[in-house]
Amino acid sequence: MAKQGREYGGALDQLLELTMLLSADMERGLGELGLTGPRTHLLWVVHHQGPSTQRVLADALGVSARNITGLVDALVDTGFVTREPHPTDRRATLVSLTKHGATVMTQMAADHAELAEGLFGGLGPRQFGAFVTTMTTVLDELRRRVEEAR
Amino acid sequence: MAKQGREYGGALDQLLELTMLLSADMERGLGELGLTGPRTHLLWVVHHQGPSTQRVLADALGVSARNITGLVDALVDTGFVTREPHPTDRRATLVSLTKHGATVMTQMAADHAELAEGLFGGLGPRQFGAFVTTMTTVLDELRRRVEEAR
DNA sequence: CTACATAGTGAAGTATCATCACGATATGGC
DNA sequence: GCCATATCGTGATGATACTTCACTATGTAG
Repeated sequence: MAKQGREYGGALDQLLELTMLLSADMERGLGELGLTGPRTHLLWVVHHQGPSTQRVLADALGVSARNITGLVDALVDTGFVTREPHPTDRRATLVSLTKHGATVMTQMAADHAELAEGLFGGLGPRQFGAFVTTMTTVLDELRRRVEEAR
Repeated sequence: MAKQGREYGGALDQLLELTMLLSADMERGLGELGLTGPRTHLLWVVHHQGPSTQRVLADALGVSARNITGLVDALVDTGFVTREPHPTDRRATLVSLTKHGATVMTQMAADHAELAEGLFGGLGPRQFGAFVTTMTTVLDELRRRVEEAR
C-alpha cells in the first residue's frame, strides 16, 4: 500500500520505453515495402475485419475520414489493397486486401507471434500469467480513466 | 512452457493498446499550451538532463539533428526554453528551461505520478512487484533484440 | 417530395520527419 | 602554426500524416 511515487514513475517510464522500442521493432523492415505506421495500421484493420468502408477505417484508426483517402490511395498505388464499390450503398467504397496485401499481412502476423515468443518465451508460466493478469488490470483501469475524461 | 501463440499475441496487442491509451492520456490538455508530442518529449529530456546541446537532444529523441532546430524554435517562441551559447564550444548552443518551462514540467511530473497512482494503486505490493519484475525482464530482452538487429 | 444525414474528395494549411549542402568552429597530426 | 577532417547548427526542399471547410453524390426519414 505504501509504494512510493518514484516506484510508480519508474514503472510508467519503463512502459513508455517498452512502447517505443516495440514500435521501432515492429516497423523494422516495413519501410522497404513502402509501409509506414498508419498504412500498416490500416492494413491490419482490413486484415482482421475484412473489406471495410473508409468511414469504418477512419473510426478504427482514430483519424478523420478525409485522411483515409490518402492512405488508401497510397496502398492502392503500391498494390496492397483495392477499392471496390459497395454492393448496396453507392456512396461508399469497400477497401479489400489484394493477394499481395494478404500475403504480407499473414507474414506480419507470424513475425508478431515470433516476436512475442522471443519476449515471453523465457518466462515461466507463472511469471507470464502474473504479467498478463496485472497488465490487464492496469489496462482496464486506464481505459476507465480515459473514458471518464471524455 | 507450452504457452500458445495466441496467448502471446494477445499480450502484445494489449501492450500496444496500453501504449496508445497512455499516449492519448499523457497528451491530454497539453494542446492548450502548444505542447505537441515531440516538443513535450524534448522538454522532458531537458527537464531530466539539464541544459543540453541540440545534438544531444537529437540523439535522445531519436530524430535527425536538423529536426531539433524547428522544435526548439517553437519552444523558444512559446517561452518554454531559451537558447544560449555553449560556454566552451562556440559551434553549439545550450537549450535550457525557462522558469515557465520548469514550472510546467514540474506539474507534468506530478500528473505523471498521479496517473501512475491511479493505474497501480489498486494492485497489492506482490502483484505490483511481479509486474515490474516481469516488465523489466521483457524490456531487457527486447532491448537486446533491438540492439542485435542493428 | 422535401429535409436532413452520411460517404468520400478537393483545397488549403500545419506539424513532424528526412536528405543534401553549407558555413562556422574544433581537433588531431605534422 | 597549418591543414585535413569531423562536428554543430541551419537553409532549402520534399514526403507523410494529420486538420477543417466546402462540395457532390447518395441514402433515409417524415
